[in-house]
Amino acid sequence: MKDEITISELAQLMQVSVHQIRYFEEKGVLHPAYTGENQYRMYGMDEVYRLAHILLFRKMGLSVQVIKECLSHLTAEQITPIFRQALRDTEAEIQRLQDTKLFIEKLLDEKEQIPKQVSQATEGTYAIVQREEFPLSLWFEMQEAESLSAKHLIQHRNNISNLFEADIHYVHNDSGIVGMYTKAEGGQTDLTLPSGSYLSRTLFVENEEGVAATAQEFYAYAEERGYMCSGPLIIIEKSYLSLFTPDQLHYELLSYVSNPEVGE
DNA sequence: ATTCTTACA
DNA sequence: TGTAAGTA
Repeated sequence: MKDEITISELAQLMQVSVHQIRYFEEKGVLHPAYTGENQYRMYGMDEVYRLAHILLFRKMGLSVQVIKECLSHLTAEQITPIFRQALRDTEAEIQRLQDTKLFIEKLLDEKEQIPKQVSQATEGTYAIVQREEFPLSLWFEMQEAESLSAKHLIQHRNNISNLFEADIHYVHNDSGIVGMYTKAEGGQTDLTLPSGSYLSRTLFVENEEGVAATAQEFYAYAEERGYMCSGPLIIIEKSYLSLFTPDQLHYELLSYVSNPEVGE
């Protein structure tokens, strides 16, 4: 009895699929010790070590092509920068995963703001909220009469990355222009929302149509209660909340209030 | 029963 | 990468 093992045994031993071992062979990085007359691939200790090394390379994110070169003609000095790059790539991946984690946490946190009753959704939920100073960076501007279109997105595609993970701030100024802002994170700040009291109304609607109308309601409500609203109307769109409720859009209407105490 | 090759999503 | 068919 020979000391060599079959491909499925090697696969079990190294915790990989048989297919993957054959794939490495096709790419020229791992060949059997020999093949029997039944065409079965047979592997010995040399191949076990070699496969172990291949899997370590792969764990570091190297392509099979690069692994092949490392294992054949590259010297230690040539391999070192490759590993340094693998280190940087791995750090970037960790960062990406941490960002994803933060996003999921934010999602679960903000889920609590979704109204559970339909009546609550149509009424909207008014509240006076305290907000910290909030820096915004401008994405682009459009006419108030316009609605956000795919054309807009493609025209300004370079200015924003993970668009629909962000809170999109529609800032309405007096001259019929709407500025589209996102939170300024390290980048330049174009507009800062002052800290203080804001009248807030969360909205939970079927379509975009109703939002403009509720802006009127918003100010009517404020006037009724005697709130002095100043500064622009800010509508925050949280499109990612639709992950919970696919057929509804989530908005928060905000305006700075200079006399929050009248409502008490 | 296991592996091999090839094709395909 | 995984899965499936048809062989040896």
